[in-house]
Amino acid sequence: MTSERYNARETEPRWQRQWDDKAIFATKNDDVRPKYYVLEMFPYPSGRIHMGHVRNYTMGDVVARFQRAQGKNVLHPMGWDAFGLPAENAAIERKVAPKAWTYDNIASMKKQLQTMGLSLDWSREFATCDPSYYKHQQKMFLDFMKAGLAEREQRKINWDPVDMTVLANEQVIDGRGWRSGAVVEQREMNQWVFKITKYSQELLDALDNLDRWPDKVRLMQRNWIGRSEGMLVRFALDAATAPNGESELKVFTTRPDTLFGAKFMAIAADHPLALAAAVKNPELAAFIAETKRQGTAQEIIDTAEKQGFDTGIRAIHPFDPTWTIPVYVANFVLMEYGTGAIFGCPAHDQRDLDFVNKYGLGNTPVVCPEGQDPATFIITDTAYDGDGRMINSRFLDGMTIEQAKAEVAKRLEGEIRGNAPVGERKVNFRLRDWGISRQRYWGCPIPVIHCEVCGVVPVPDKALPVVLPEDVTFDRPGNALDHHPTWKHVACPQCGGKAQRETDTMDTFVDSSWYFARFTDPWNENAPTTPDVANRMMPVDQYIGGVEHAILHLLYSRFFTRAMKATGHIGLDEPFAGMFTQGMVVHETYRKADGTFASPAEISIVPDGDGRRATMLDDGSVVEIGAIEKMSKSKRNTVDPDDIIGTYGADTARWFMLSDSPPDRDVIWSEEGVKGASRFVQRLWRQVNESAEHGKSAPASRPTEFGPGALAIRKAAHGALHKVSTEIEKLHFNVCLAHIREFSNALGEALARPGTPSPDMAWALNEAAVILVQLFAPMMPHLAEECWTVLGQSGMISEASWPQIEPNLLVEDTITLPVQVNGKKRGEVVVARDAQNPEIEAAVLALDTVKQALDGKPVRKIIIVPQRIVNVVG
RNA sequence: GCGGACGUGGCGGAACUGGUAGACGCAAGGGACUUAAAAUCCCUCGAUGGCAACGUCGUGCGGGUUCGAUUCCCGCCGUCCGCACCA
Repeated sequence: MTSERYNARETEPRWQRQWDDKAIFATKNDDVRPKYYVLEMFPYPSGRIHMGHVRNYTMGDVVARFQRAQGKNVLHPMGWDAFGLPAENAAIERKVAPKAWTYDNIASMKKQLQTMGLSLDWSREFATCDPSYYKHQQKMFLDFMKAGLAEREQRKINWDPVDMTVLANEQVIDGRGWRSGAVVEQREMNQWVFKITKYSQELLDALDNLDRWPDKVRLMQRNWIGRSEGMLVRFALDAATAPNGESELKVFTTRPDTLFGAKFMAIAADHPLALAAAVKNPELAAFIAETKRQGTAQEIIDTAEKQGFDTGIRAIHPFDPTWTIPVYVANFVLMEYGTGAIFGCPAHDQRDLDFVNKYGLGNTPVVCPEGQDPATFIITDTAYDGDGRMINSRFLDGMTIEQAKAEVAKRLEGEIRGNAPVGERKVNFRLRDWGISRQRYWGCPIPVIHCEVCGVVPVPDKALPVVLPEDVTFDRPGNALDHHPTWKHVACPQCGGKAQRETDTMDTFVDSSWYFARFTDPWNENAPTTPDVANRMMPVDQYIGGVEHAILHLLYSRFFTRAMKATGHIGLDEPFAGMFTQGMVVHETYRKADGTFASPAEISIVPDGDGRRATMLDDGSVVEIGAIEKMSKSKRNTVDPDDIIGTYGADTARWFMLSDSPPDRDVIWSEEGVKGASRFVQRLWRQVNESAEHGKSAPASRPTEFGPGALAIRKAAHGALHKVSTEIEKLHFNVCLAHIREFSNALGEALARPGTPSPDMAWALNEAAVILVQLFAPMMPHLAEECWTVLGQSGMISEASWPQIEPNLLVEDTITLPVQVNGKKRGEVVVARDAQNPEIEAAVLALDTVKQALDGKPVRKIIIVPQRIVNVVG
């Protein structure tokens, strides 16, 4: 028996070296066993790992180690999402080159990650800023161009005036840049876009099959893609009122059934018709300018009134040439959605109703709720958007909404004006193409050349990669690539004439849209992937990361995989078969008297009455314990993984990360909690050593008979094995840990029994310890290796197979059934597992507590749920 | 505004498919060991009544379905998240 405390500081580096020396986590692509690809979202090399990383990578490592023990060929790689703005900011602030800054950060973060004891295959490591990586990204860009999946277009873009770059729609949060927080401006620019909209329907439909994704994420993507079914309707314009050359106005509507309730048309401020009308109308031009100036920032949408300006143009109702409708420019119509024009049916749309009430245009209800008399159905200030029958709608009267939609579609599709039908059914998507041009230096160069003669010319394959120059300066704002004196000046690959390189780089989300595929064969210098290897190792079976990427990264990756398939780089559509979004790591905040925050390391907390009291370590002043919030530098409530691992060891940190909260919810990091985990580490160490001591006196072969005590501990061991195995598959780590602790408690009780254990007991204790160690090995691998040695097991536990369950130990000969009378628990009966109902009923009715509860009333019914419960109804 | 999730002890949370609510941990209280501390071990720990056996209430609130509801249905209240002038 040992009384020595387990010393994580000594054992952890030792085992890490051993794993490394034997390269046991290096994955072979030609392994014949079934593959299992587990991946955590790769980190941005900011310089230090934080607790969020610790949580993310611990979860992934548990899965990896568990699947490895299941006999799978596990792929568990790591790399670096290394392009991005912070490297340029560092260059500006600290005068270090982005490249040097990035690779230094990678080196120190890698060192930190290695202290966590993660079972990673480091031989596949790469950074997205390696030319050997982005070379292939450039190749795929060119392939996408050829396939019509990458195009250059003039489009309205989101311009971040602080970061001085374009942002994708997904990167604009509440009208502000997701990184800088600056109010985003609208500009017209030439942009490279990926044609993600070509896959709108497919990306939507395929969500149904992603059954191992969180519903929440699938729903968010569904909403983001935003499919709506409706009609495109071409309204003719009254020639006398229309500006020169304009003859019609096209609108998208999801409610063609309400056409007879139309009271006005509204077009966006930047709609061509509005601009045409403004030419001869200064007041209108002023209104348009004002509306554009307001933009669509959040505050304006919330506060601004619905405003319109009558252009004087009159549209003609598609079903009645004598019926004209005024056309307004309105501040609530977006050029980006649909056709940038609507028809307003105020009776059945609240926004349209507000608009007509303001401008006195009136309303006519055309859908009447069932059971309401149409004569008395009047709309004043609340629009009706429910079901009903058509009224005031000529040939539609009496129809349901669906029938009316179908009838309108039939008639408008059949009516030809010019050489096209007046209306057509149309599915509209909210999703827009992915603008990838960024006016930044530290990103993947877009491999095209602009020639005055030939136009846009792709860089020839053999000239790839287009490498970023390193001699750049950041002494003025904007794109350092563009400022470079020579880099962009090249000869046109086609005509040899004077030409310029594209100086925009790709959105860094492009880098992370295919790294998972590159991990399958990062050694291939000639192509992004080796398709048959990628097809064998993909998809990622379990992807783990933060919910903040639910739309951006995950949607882009789903698109990119399809685009790679279309260009022959991979043979599947969906990159991630299983997706898990983990919660954040949160911590209490501490506020000093002067209002500034104190860090957890600066304070001491002691119990104080019902609560706790915090004081500063240096001067003893009282600190207010504040709200629990996401760890952040500004709130100073971060905890440094290095400190935790240095003090308690990686195993303790890993265990606590998994213990308290369900993995998809936030976990509160607390000093007490870590201490609890640390206590458990020591407790396991003692138990295993004690069990190993008994194991020495145990018979060499499995006894044929076990006494009740030995049987009980064996049942506890195999029961825990069963529960942990099923819960770990479901990623219910907190539940797994509870079962492991429960089992450890049972083992502790068995070990505490006085006297020398019998041979069968000694054998059972040793078996229990072996199973216990294997159960916690995925979470605490270093401790497990050390215990494995103590138990005299051969090889490393990291390479050992998951223990076999003995199923007969999971079933009891007798079971204890709770007994209810009228739904209230009144007692228990112990019966044989295969006891028949009459037998159980007799036992139940014999209970005194049941007789009392029945109080002489006759038994009406006895419900027996096999193996579960008995309920007596009196 | 639209969509979604959630609401269980002092706290984090557990509970299979409708079947013993509160597993496991944290905190707290009491005790043992110790000169003392640390470490460790034992006991208590939803509320309420009772010396106790035990009873009553209890999973946000109000209803419903059911032999039985934390779980299913309806209506509220609250919290969190996503989207948002989407035609």
